[in-house]
Amino acid sequence: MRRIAESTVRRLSLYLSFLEEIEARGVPTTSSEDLARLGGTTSAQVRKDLSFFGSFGKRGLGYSVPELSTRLRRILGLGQQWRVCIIGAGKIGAALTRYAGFAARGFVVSAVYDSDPSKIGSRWGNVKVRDEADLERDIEAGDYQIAVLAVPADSAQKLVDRVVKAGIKGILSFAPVQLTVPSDVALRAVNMAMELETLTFAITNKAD
Amino acid sequence: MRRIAESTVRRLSLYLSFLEEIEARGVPTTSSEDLARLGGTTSAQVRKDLSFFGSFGKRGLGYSVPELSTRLRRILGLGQQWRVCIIGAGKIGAALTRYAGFAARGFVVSAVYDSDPSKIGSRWGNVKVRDEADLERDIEAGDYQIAVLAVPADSAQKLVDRVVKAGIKGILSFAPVQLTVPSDVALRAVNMAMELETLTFAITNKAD
DNA sequence: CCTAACTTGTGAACTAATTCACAAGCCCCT
DNA sequence: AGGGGCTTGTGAATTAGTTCACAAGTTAGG
Repeated sequence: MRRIAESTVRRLSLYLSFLEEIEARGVPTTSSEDLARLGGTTSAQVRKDLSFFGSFGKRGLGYSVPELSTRLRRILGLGQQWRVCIIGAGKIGAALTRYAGFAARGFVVSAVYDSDPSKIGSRWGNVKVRDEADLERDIEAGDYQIAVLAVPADSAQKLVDRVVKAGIKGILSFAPVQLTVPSDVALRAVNMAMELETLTFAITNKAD
Repeated sequence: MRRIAESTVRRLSLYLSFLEEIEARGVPTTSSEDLARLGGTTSAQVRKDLSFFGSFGKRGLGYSVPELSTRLRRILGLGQQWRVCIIGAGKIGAALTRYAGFAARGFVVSAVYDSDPSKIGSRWGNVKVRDEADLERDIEAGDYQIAVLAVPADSAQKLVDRVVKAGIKGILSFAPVQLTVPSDVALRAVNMAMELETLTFAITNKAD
């Protein structure tokens, strides 16, 4: 498969969320124009995005909502349950652990790890806080495919290296640092400072 | 000023974080090559990014670390304190309110808003939970320039419309929906589902 | 004062992403 | 069965973003 742009994948995820809304309203078909309007893009963009993966519509008619959403779910890899662990039992880790949005999309959070002995062993809802020292063992046992990192900047790269070595293939980081991973590991980083600074840049420089 | 690509702004924010580290180590000068290595990009990219805003280095020598970081701070609009409110006193709102990273970058979180009467009036650290009904009044009084949205999907657009009408110029959203704002308002949205799905896509489709 | 070793700043070349524009296919109506 | 009205899928054109490559400064050393 030709390399797909990240912006394309993000839009596919967006289209899928629209399809789920449309499906919930019981509407059977939709068009590239509908999806474009909802997503703030153009119908040509929607069709081009889909065209990388095949031909899912009917000319003159549009797309079958259930069919297209099934296809998109498969393309995005959502056909399976994904087991996720959260690393870091601080404020952000706590919020993520209890975040209902995960389950709604097929992501199962089954543990939180921390190195603080006063936190290890406690229960958050039905999720247990485990000892960070056991991380490798649990990953190697196949407990998780994805790790969500919610730790301070200075320990983030060390933990990335550890989970990568243990076999994790996907990492979502909330640590405010630049991280590096081998090319066969997928990494997404949400950096709050960066988000806020693109905002302040836009506010400061608008109408130039 | 020519329109600056968002990717450029994000990298500037990254360069600034590197400069702060370098400055903390007491190193007086740096080069586009150094910044590129830290940021996983190329030196030509660094120089091009900076060139949109002026000429900050000395040929043969590189960049003065304090000078370049001052310039970047000004470019990014970090010369002033930014007053921020969090909307939504749920798990994510709580984590954001106490997130130390904000203050470190000159962002002051002075209030959290919620509509739940059982939360209104309580204190989180030195931040008070206020009545969401007072949002417009406080924004109009100039209490905040930026709103951080941590509310459920179905109330997010309504709140965006309210804060925009009251005069907010920058919004950072964590709600899992597509939002629309007028063109003079800056919006950044962090959508967890989207981040996770780009991960699962990458894991599922790797080595094709 | 001249040369060697560097590093910036920037047009030009290249690569990637988006938008255009239209032939082809499909449905409905008469 | 044929025409009109839609909408897809996709090459071609355009626009945006990145990388190349090198002249022009700068410093250090002799």
